[in-house]
Amino acid sequence: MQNNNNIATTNPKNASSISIALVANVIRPKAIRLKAVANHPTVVALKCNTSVQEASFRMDKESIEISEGNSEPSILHRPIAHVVSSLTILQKFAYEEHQQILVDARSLPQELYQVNCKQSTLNLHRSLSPSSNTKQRHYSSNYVNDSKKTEDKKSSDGYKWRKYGQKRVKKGEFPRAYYRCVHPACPVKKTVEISKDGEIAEIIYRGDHNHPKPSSKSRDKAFNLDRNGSTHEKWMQKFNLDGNDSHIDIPTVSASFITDGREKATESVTISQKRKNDDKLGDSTVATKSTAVPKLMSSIDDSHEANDGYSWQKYGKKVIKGNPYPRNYYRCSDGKCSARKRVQRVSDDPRSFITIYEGKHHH
DNA sequence: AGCCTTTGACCAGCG
DNA sequence: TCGCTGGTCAAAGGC
Repeated sequence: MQNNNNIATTNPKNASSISIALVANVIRPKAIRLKAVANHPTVVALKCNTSVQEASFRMDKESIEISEGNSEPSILHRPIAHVVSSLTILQKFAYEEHQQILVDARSLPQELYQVNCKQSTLNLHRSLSPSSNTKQRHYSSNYVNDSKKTEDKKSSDGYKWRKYGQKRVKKGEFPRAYYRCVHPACPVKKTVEISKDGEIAEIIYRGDHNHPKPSSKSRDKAFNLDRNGSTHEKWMQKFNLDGNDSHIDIPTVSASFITDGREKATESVTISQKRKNDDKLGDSTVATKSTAVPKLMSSIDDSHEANDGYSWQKYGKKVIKGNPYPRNYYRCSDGKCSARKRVQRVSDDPRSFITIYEGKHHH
């Protein structure tokens, strides 16, 4: 199978690069039918009229490959309908989100930019990981909520939709809701079938968007800059950041997300994983052994620095060149524990902290 | 006030 | 031509 498309993106600061090799010979369909059922996350079924293809996603260190799994011939025409598993679409969405974050992060200070890129890359890996099944449920519920909450208008596919009709079809079966893209002159429509239990039974997309996705500033907020916590939490749910990955190893480096002074989630990555990211992302000015995530709080004082569920003892302080705020060093107050952290205000935004965790709590 | 969803009516395609 | 089915319209009401 020859590469049909090669999309390589490199951000302007050389901090991260990721390439996608679209190996499958896919012609964009007029309609995409999205089934809510995906038994195996690594296998997707592509139905184009009567032909069936199986494709699998493989996530390598620096590339995502979609490779064909059987001998079906290439598609030589635009199919009328395109049936894929929801996970396929979600993986596509995850990659597009990742791309958008990289673009949006360009306007951030170098340090924040690198942190964002690093975290986004990690999230993308998670999103494409075969073990992450719960994302599907989350996305589904978002679609259900499309008609309930204005804030969910921009659904998980990144576009804004307006419902223009609903009808019960196939007597006794699921009601079908009709949406059109709210962007002026955009011809795209989607039809959503909702099962009895409120889950999405089927989503059918028609047409191609003739405009870019709406601004992802909200995603930016969700990732780092949100101060009310709600969208941040959605983000955390979206990427299933529950720290329960089976590949966690020791020693670990932790990155905590704190909003309004409360820890929302903590995730751990292995040093080897982190090195992979570091290799891809280049040297970070933040740390060489740690993953750092800025913490944003609405009204913070230094007492919040320790409000992460552990008791910390301050053991040092250092004035950093170019930053009016000193960096404080803490060690876990449990004498046997080797966990440490460094906390520093962001010079550009004194309400924000960058906290770097080292080591792991053993208690 | 403006945007949105709801819902019955209308229309087109098809057998 | 008729009836069925599915997609769209648009008025009304809600948020």
